Amino acid sequence: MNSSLTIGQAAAASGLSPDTIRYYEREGVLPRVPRSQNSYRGYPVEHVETLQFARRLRELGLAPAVMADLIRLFHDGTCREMRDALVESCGTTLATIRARRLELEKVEAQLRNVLIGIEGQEVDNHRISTVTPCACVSVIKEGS
Amino acid sequence: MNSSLTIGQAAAASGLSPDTIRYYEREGVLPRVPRSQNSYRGYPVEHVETLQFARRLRELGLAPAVMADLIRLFHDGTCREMRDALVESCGTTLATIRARRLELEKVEAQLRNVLIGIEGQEVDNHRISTVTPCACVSVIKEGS
DNA sequence: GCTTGACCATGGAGTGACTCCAAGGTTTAG
DNA sequence: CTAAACCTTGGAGTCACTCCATGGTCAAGC
Repeated sequence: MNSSLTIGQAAAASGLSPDTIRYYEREGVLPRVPRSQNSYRGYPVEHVETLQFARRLRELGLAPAVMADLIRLFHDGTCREMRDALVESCGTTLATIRARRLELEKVEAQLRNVLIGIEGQEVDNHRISTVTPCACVSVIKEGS
Repeated sequence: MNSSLTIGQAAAASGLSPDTIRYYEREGVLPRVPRSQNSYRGYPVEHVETLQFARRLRELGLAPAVMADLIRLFHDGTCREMRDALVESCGTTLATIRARRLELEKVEAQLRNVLIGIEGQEVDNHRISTVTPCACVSVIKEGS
């Protein structure tokens, strides 16, 4: 009877894969945990909260370096420090996500326009090279 | 006076970088162009259209393998073939972009909730470990 | 006690779509 | 003639994992 979990159990409990947990440990995102004499990592049950916190941060699109800072605060920091760090990093991430979403929206609209443009075109069996600018190509040539 | 462009000129004219053009050539996305005796690549002016077409396809989020097919049709294909290929690949891409956008929208909303949750919380100088679940942490613990 | 299969460890390679660099040759402007 | 700005190639670096090979450990069933 042992109160610590193997990496597989910790993975199942947190939603991260064993590979990812090992990767995060190597990179300093997660703290190192003690090894038992067979050199297996042993995760104290309290540590599962840390892993879940990490998974949540990853889901929110935070970069590993940022996760590392927040996880350190999770262990060492005050509530104020955590709040400030979260506001800062989540705010930054929110801005980039917003920018990415807007970009995707633009591309989505462009692709829809391309499809609409193509669908309405007459097409024939001519080689494109002989009729350039062919209608079905000109549709995709200019930004919209 | 020479009617073909160097890679740098072709890059400037198409909006792709020289590195990217060389990469696309290596990967078979773009056709190989003739070399002059100094082994410089020489891009006939007509080829600029191909490069612009490639850039446009990349902007639309199409993968290099898909670009390769479309660019081959651009040279060899009929209008019908091009239309069908565009409908197929743009449609597929549109679906993935839509899925990615929806995902980002969800994460964006979650992050906003996190920030709102944090802003409204009282914070103090206690270590998080002594007050877990601290308000500013609990905000980020569960999906919203 | 022995086998079988599921776990664990490590180090290193692979992914995609470029991007950057080093080392060397060429061309162009002053 | 020289210096800057090109060009060439091959190979390494990026990010955030993921997968693999090789080998040790463990629990269950016969």
